[in-house]
Amino acid sequence: MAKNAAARGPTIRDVAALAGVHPSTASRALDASLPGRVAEPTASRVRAAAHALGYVPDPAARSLRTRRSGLVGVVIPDLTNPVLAPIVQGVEETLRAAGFGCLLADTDNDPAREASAIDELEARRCEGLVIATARRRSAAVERLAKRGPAAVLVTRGLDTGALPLVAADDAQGVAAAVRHLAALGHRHLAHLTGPRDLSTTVRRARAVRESAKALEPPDVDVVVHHGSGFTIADGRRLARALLSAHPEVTAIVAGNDMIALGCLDAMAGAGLRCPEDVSLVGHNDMPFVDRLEPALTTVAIPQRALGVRAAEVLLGRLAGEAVATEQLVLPTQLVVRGSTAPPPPAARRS
Amino acid sequence: MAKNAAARGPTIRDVAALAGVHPSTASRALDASLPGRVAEPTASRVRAAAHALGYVPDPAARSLRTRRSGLVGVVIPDLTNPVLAPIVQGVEETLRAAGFGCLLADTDNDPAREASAIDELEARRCEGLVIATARRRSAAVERLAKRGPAAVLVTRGLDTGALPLVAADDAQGVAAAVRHLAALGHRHLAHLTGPRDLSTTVRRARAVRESAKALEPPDVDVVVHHGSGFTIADGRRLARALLSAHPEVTAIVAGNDMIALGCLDAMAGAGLRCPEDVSLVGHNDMPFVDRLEPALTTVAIPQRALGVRAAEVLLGRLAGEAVATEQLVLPTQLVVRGSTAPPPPAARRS
DNA sequence: CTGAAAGCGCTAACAA
DNA sequence: TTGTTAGCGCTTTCAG
Repeated sequence: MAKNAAARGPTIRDVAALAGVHPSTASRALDASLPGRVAEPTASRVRAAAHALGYVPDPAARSLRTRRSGLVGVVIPDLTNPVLAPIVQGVEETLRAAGFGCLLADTDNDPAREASAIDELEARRCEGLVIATARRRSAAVERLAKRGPAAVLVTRGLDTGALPLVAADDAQGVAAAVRHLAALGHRHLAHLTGPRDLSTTVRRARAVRESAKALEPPDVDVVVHHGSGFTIADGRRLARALLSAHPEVTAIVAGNDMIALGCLDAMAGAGLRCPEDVSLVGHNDMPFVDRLEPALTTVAIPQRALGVRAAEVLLGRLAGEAVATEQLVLPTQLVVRGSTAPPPPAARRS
Repeated sequence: MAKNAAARGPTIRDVAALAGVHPSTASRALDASLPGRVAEPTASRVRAAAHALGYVPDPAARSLRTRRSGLVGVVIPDLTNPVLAPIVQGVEETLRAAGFGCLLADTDNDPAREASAIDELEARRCEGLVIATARRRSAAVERLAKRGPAAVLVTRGLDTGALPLVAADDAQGVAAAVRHLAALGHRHLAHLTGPRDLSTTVRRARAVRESAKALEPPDVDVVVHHGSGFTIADGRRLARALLSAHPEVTAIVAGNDMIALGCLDAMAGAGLRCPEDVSLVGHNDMPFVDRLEPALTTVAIPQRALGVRAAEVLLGRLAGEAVATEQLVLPTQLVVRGSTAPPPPAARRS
């Protein structure tokens, strides 16, 4: 016979009784944020009683009274993308240190699931939301600017800029990548992007184009192909089409590392070597891309710091800080490894 | 002036008023698990009212009354180990489908943080816990067998077997690896393990030894070195020491894929090629090890399924199913890739 | 500085 | 079938 109901723990009344005070006094004594509201001898008696009984306040009762749940929702597109792990770690660690619990929701890159995840998290009365899934326009996310729990976006922002965003300086990183390739002698670049409805895609695509134009002399051309996802399969598809349509291209700037992995597949499938025939640059420097063959040259983003800062911005809002919609930009860095090299002496076209 | 308090949503009283019934009737009407407790016309009026107002029940109030939080805690050792991502996904997806929220806690492989994470999760009144961090003996985890929320372990079990465990059939997978290496002609194997206080370590180590002994003829010897963690750095250290102390070894069975990655580093550092000089087998088949150079031969575990089954076992317990302490074992499979080959013709000893 | 009283929003017993 | 009542455990006025 399973005793299903959890054994009830001691309540504040038990603590108060043991300390010989009124429950409300016990409550005050245990509230660290109100020092001096209770005489010290009394307070320490209460603390001793609480400790002796192993008292743990009931969050439901407290939450019902205070209207605060101590919960934050974290909405992510796909946990198996390794770049997310350090970000989530940073978020979780920072939030936990501040006394918040992290409710995780993986949307599997599905906008419908994003919307329902946000609804659910809101139904659970999360005080705040960290959202890593935002598309440039998304009713579900945009609504949070007007109504609902405080929200902070990571990496992916809204076109309206209506919500605070903590993102990496992709433009700078991508520009460095373009200059790196141009310096190696590449004159025909391609940029294979993720979905156009993500801010990261447009930021990076614009940076590729503009940094190519800004070269001295401006003799590097760029072909941009847009993909429909940030997956290896998307990268494979894109690269396959690109390589056959544009044999003049000798270097690819991938929208992220997953797409870059797909590019490697497509190159191998087309009998092209990386970097001898085609150079490749990724984006994110996600774990393990330094161990590929060839080791991937990529734009490193401060993964953990993104998570930490996003959590901090959220905590600031929850603490009632000024409601300025911040757009925080963290530095990136081009990490040159083995996947970039000078172009082959002759054009690839056979 | 920030309006900090969340705008109060409609309550069940609002719904009841709009539907012209008593709050308790409205509550019953909205409780799907009690069909027929309310006349259909009344019930549909209540539902309409709830819908019209956008009523969402307050989980704190409900939880206070029902003693159920709808929360499950998920305790993991290190999110950046890619093998955990699919497991957590499986857990989260299954739990969410059953209406539970997932509170994530990353312990960073620290037993003290495991203990405090469990305490915190319990303080938040989680109804259940999925624990992927258990060591063979751990007061914090063992206590859950007696007192506290229902708990299910994944991958790592307790020596006492006091809690249900969902794990992969490591023994079978490792035995297949040993037979594979023996068939290739290896006679001197090494096994580099994770920490000895993890059940996975002892399971795999025993399997390596026993399957070597069981070979016909039993002419393969095994040297086992124990490490202190499941990280790349641990693998590097272990392999470095092994390779210099045991030049006769031509094949390594790594405790997991992270250790295997460290082995690759150490081999490269020692001027040994994989697989020409030393063969290598990993464990877990975590994402991306198929893309290394060489592609890693490894024991694949059903990652996502482990998470799904663990969640299902937990849900079963929460539903009051028989309290049998189940030890669920899911099949593994040796995936042969490029890191294993016949040993070099002459012994490595120079 | 401490006690009394009330009530957060919900649902489970009980009554009608 | 529906309404009445009560109370989950906590904190927060308001009195004293």
